[in-house]
Amino acid sequence: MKISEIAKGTGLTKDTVRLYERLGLLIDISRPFPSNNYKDYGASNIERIQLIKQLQQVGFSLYDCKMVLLSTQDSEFDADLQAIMLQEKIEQIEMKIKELRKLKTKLSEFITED
Amino acid sequence: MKISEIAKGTGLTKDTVRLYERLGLLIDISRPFPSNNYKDYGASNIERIQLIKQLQQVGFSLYDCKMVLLSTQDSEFDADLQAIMLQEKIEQIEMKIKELRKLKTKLSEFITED
DNA sequence: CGTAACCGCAGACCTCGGTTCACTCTTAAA
DNA sequence: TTTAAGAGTGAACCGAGGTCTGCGGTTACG
Repeated sequence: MKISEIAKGTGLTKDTVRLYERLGLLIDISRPFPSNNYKDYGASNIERIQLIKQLQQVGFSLYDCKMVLLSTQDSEFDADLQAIMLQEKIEQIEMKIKELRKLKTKLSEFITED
Repeated sequence: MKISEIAKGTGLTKDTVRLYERLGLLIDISRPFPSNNYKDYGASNIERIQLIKQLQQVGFSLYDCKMVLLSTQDSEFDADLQAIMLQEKIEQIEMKIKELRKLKTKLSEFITED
């Protein structure tokens, strides 16, 4: 896929796709044409970016995203280490859910108090 | 309370407390001593900062925090408007909870898949 | 053809949230 | 009394995440 297709398929700008590429968040990028220097972005990057957006939405950094991606799609670490890293993120997610529930209760009280 | 007491009571640095003050996130700050220019920070700011920290943790900006604070402790707007703003934030919180649940499922699948 | 739209790349720029610095003044403790 | 610790202020600085600009090359369409 061309960069513009990735951008279109994710809602990011092309610049942000390139930024994510530089930060090592994307995979499967090749330069298949000898006639030019256009890159080919594997379609799997769309799912990766969607995961990144989900994680960002709830307060995770791009570094966090990178770790999660390494623990899911990629296999640079052994399965045990990946499972540990994932478990850690899952616990962080559970804590955030708890925080959000507390916040919801807190804010709701301010409404009904009126 | 002195700024150092606010800092101690919240875990922020004094500089960050001053930043929040400049950004209009704090209230009830007076300068009660004619002999110096020390400020007195009302104790309610500790709860405000705790709310800010909770909101930040799950991806809300300081601007979001300010809006929430205006809708809870402060009364610069009328109750109806405050309720609307709060309701909006509550809906955002609910969406984040949903996102987090989806994320948790997604990550859990990667663990059990191995 | 031409020319508009696309690509890659480098570097400048921007906002946000926060920290550090330099300076002056005040308080507190030795 | 001297001196360290704490306070206020303004400005510079910082990293994260992203955007914009300018350049040279490529492709695609009228």
